[in-house]
Amino acid sequence: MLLNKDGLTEAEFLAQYNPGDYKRPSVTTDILVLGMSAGFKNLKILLIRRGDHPFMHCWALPGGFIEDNETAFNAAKRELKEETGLEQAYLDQIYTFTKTGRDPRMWVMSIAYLALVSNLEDVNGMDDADDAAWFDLFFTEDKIVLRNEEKDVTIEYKLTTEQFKNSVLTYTNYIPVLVSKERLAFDHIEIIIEAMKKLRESIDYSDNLFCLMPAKFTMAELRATYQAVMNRDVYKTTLKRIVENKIEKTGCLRKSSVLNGRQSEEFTYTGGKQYE
Amino acid sequence: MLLNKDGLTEAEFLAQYNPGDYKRPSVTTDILVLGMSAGFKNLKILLIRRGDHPFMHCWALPGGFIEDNETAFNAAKRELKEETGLEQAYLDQIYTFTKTGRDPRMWVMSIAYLALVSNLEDVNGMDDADDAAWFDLFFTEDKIVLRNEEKDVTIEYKLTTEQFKNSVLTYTNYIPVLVSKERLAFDHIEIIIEAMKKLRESIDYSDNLFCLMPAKFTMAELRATYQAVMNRDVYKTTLKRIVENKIEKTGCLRKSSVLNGRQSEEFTYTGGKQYE
DNA sequence: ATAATAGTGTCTATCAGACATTATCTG
DNA sequence: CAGATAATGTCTGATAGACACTATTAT
Repeated sequence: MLLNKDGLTEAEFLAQYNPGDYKRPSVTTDILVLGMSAGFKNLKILLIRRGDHPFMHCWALPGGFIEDNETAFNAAKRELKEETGLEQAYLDQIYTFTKTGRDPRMWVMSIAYLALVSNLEDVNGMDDADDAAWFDLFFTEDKIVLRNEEKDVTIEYKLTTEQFKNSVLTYTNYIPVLVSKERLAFDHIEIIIEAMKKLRESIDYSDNLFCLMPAKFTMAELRATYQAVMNRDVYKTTLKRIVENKIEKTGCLRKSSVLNGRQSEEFTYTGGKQYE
Repeated sequence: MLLNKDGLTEAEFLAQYNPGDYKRPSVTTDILVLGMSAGFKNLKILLIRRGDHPFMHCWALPGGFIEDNETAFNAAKRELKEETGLEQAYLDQIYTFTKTGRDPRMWVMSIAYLALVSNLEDVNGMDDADDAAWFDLFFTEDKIVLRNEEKDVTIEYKLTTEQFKNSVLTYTNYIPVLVSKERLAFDHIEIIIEAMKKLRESIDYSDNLFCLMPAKFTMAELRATYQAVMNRDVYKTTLKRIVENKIEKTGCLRKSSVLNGRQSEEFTYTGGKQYE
């Protein structure tokens, strides 16, 4: 039996253990929920409008406190369902934000998640949100724009860059600068930047793209989605080669766009060969 | 002046705000510190030996609690210095571990960091550690072995895989199974798996590799480091092409290995062209 | 027919991988 | 010189990018 310096076994140690009253942070999850607009025109991001201070009436990412006996993943899943009703979403941990003062109330860390959904369900604000809505998201080289036509809300940040030294390496980080009258709550713009960076980096060697697609899709729709995520064109031949062993024809033909033109073949995602 | 439903301004709201007494997790950072062995034979990982319960006398990753008014990054930096004396290390956030029960004492989350160092300084245990040492690290397809010859300690986990479904995607996760008599404390083996996965994924499109190198190095040394990290061979022509616009000759010649053979050119990392 | 879009063929430049050859060092 | 290692040259197969051409639909 292993005894520590006080002569206690592990069981005895745990029985007498006092966690102490030192300060602990509150920990939340914030979720970047992305989907494609109808017609596959652009990315959509889900925002809620805060009903109370701080950042009252500012738009924010959905999220909330992690409860005792709950993993961050399950908390994100629960919040997503509670705040938006979404149940079938891809969820991936992005980064944990710990900057002091990021919440004016108290010490709060946030574990950021990326959620990808294949259809934009109707949402409405609950809990401490007085509204919820899908915003068009445009993330280009030099700016991020979030826009909801219906509510006539535009949130825009200009992007500048900053060099950051980490040991011998020098990174280039984006620095967002608010341009519009409206702003996002807390440091949520930084969460968007990090999540989009990770999504874009992983798109070619993961199958994340398909999480944004409905069960059946055409190559034109897939290509529009790729281009919306990456903010750059891709040749249809190139995209076809990337995905060709991951998709299968359904056998159906249908139109991709609202305009003229030949009908598209319909595909489903098959997950490709499993390597063993 | 914006008033909330209780008629309070933001300043008033913050002045009267009560954070409440709901349960908060303790948050630590755990750091995977990697360096190359003398002679560039294999990766080395820094472990400390726990001096008290829980997991008393088990080897563990260095780390500790994040203090109030401190970012996770700074906590990792501070812990690294306190526990090992290392000051110049590359530090990158890997993943936040939140599984309930991962610490038998209480609710603890851990923000895992990867630290890469270019030389293995002498280390000794402090605080709640009764020892500290560099271990050889071997991470192959089917097992992870941590070994310290001098202390005759071997920690070994067999790796099996498990399919994990996330929305339409199916991932393959590693499941470690303890094989040796000794084990790592807590879920630290999972931190090693995640950190090594991320390091390997990023090695070709980041300059992380150079964080493991001294200021001056030969191609043979760089190649040995690449191979130790990736656990696979790389042709010297291939590696040369990858790094050729990131390094510069110092003009000196010296031997890479202890054996016979031609002398090597010495290089330094220049960071390559900065794209504008 | 014409405009628009879908699907396929193919050329090319690039690059990773594989290996051969030459250069330089030790003993 | 033999053995070992370093540095470089070059062939090949795979692939991303660019574009042309054919097919199918609506008006």
